[in-house]
Amino acid sequence: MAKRKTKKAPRRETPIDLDRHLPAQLMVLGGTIGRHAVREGARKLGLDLMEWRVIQVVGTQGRSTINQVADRLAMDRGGTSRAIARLDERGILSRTADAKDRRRSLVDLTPKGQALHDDIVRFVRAYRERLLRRLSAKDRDQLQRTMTNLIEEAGAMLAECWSPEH
Amino acid sequence: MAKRKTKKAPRRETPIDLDRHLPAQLMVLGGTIGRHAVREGARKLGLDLMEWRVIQVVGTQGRSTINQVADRLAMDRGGTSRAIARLDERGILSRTADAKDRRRSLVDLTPKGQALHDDIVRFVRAYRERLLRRLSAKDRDQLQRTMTNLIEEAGAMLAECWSPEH
DNA sequence: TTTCAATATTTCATTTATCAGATAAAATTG
DNA sequence: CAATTTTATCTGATAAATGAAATATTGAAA
Repeated sequence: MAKRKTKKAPRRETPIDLDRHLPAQLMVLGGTIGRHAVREGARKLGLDLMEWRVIQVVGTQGRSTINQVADRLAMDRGGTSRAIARLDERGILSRTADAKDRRRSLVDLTPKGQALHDDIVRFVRAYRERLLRRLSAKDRDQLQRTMTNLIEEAGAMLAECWSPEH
Repeated sequence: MAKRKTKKAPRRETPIDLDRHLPAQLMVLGGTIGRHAVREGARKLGLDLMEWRVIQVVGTQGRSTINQVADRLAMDRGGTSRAIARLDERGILSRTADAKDRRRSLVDLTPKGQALHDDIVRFVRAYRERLLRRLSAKDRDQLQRTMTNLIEEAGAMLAECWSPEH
């Protein structure tokens, strides 16, 4: 006989209700918001999503290293590096070598970049309003606080799974 | 004179606190969860993220058309079509032409696919637990309800911006 | 029925994202 | 101080996501 059929009864796992499964909800909504940002926002300013994010981060945090930029929004470092190179070429930001640590380069927005940042901020504020308009102020607050916790937790999980193997 | 400098005072927009800005938070967390799913889950089963999602949807909803699969998790239809073609070739799911409407093909999991689905469900349950372990049951409930509302809202926004132009 | 618009799926071209080195400058250790 | 490790950045190959046709089929309207 080729195989026992009685062994290891493959008892079905009860499926997941994807509409009420938080990780799925977060992936779906995060992805949708990203697509919105590209199609309605970034593209109209001649930017891709990575560039759009870089400008936001530098506009918000001020002079930053490339790693600081990448880490703030959990972006790939290689990609961030390239996005910054493009924005530099286009005169949207400037890079200065750090005298204290010559591995680093420090990134600032040029006036052109600041103008773009202002456009982005306006878009982003309006967008948030549109997205959240149905929620009470209380719900928004609660949601935002919970998200802060979860992001921290996700960071810890990434750290965990990088110590054993990587 | 080249340009007036007094006109159009470029008053700085006050920057955004990205750590407390919900759209940014959602993008960051959604992206991180997706990367987790790929690195810790899908890849170990020989799947990419699109395939992983397809199996979840079909495992949960049962026999579905390709559009139903794509729509449930807001995936690209082209990508979904290809993912399904690959899974079909590998014997993970099967496709049947719909007799009532020959444009459609109906997708089911094979036993091999059901086994994969079970693995995915186990991973996903454990992952959610790990991610949410610090939240009270009340917070989880609240969060999940709020997310349901927001996803609906995001759908409405997508619909809006598709009627005028597209 | 013929024609036209809508739907489901597929395919293709292109852009983005991701990962794994490579390089170079600190920081640390013996 | 030499040797080693860590950190910051960059680059290139590869994989994945996206958007715009192309195809086939259905349903509706004239």
